[in-house]
Amino acid sequence: MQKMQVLSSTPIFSGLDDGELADLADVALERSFEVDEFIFWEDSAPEWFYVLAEGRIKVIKHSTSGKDLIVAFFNPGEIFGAGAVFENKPYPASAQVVERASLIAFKRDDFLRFLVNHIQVVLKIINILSERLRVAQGRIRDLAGERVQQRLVRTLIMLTSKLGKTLPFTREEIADMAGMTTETVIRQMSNLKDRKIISSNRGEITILDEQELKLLSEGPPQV
Amino acid sequence: MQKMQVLSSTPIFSGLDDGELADLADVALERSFEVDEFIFWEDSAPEWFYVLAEGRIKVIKHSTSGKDLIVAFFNPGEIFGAGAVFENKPYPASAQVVERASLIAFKRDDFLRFLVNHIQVVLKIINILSERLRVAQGRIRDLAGERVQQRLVRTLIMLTSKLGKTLPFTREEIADMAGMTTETVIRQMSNLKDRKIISSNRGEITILDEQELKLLSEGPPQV
DNA sequence: GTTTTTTTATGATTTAAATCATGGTTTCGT
DNA sequence: ACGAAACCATGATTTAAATCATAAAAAAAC
Repeated sequence: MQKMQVLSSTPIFSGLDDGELADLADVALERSFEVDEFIFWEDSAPEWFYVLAEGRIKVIKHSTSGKDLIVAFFNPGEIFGAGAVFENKPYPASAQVVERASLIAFKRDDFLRFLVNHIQVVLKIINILSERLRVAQGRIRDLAGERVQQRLVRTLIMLTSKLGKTLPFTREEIADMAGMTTETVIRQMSNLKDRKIISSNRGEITILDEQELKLLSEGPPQV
Repeated sequence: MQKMQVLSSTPIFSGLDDGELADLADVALERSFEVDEFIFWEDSAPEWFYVLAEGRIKVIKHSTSGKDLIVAFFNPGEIFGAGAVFENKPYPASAQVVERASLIAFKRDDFLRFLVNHIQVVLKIINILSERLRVAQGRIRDLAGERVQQRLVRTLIMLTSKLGKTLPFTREEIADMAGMTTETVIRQMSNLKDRKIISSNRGEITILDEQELKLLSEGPPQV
């Protein structure tokens, strides 16, 4: 059965034996979404916990002022919706498909029932949440204190660490991630291009000098 | 034994029976810290997991540019250090005492050993981490998009929800939490005082009109 | 194959908030 | 009790980034 194949290659379920995987597969649903479709909306009820099998999705937090912020990108093997499902509180953000996605979905109750008997999985989830909290707090500091160049550079580094040196994003998307305007991103990126730190085509950014990028992300550039 | 008394009244350990509490108490240490002392520093090894028994502590993220940011405040009954202990990665922030604090401390290994046999406790920790992640993502959006007045107002609301209507903070501390300068906080607070939304003494802020504060936090004030 | 939309680009202007500066109180340390 | 430090306040100036405006090239739509 294909669901089992996907589940067994998902990090949080690695270590489960065939019987356990079969139990999981029993309560798992496969769902597919097209590009730009929303998997769930911010503030809706946390009915499902998801594992991304194929494709890519982004997580967006809407704001009253209309400027949405991309808070995360997920790749195959990653989970989302866990926090909301545990807390039984509305999803804290929306999930939207970037590349045609196929997901494994678990009904909240089914998943919680499975977890109480599988502490290794729970411990893995704690690890994932801890890591996300760590990243989130880092971003809080960056957004609160740093200048746009540093914010942009850190965003690029964060993305590179997840996706490699070629980033499939427009300047507008980067702006939504770094919390700045598109024009400012364009200007800053032009500067980085002039300095041969990045190169870019339409909708694609390539990191040329990661070393230099990391330098910029740390030290104040004027020193 | 006093440790057991404290442990039994800690939310994450509620529901444990006396035997389990005794097991926990066996591996727990009591530690006290004076005002301004650091319990741990950002980037140091995660040796301890803490439960705050008495006092108050703040969690600070240092930044290369010198502008530190207060990412959280903890009250008695709250836990901290959990993420770092689980991940076995350096503490992501520093913890500093605000009011003389007494803590229950667990050695990393002892605590993890206890957890693998107590899934209810693990599930409670997941809830706490999920909630913190939710709050952190909210702050990310606020810091990225909103104007200082809205950032300040949301910071005050967040603090009020944890501490009540009287907040024991200086304008400088508020500035470090909201990611703005002290002068800007002073000006904004003077404005809020003029409008009878808050009142304040030295080092103390009182919320007078929570309704109005919430209004400011949502709608753009110029509409 | 032409029109429309999206993406990148760049210049001019405005503005919110930081920075710089100074002063008055209150609290703390000794 | 006294001076030093911390806290609150306000004014003047600067500046980083947003906003407004325009345009060219690439891609998508028809």
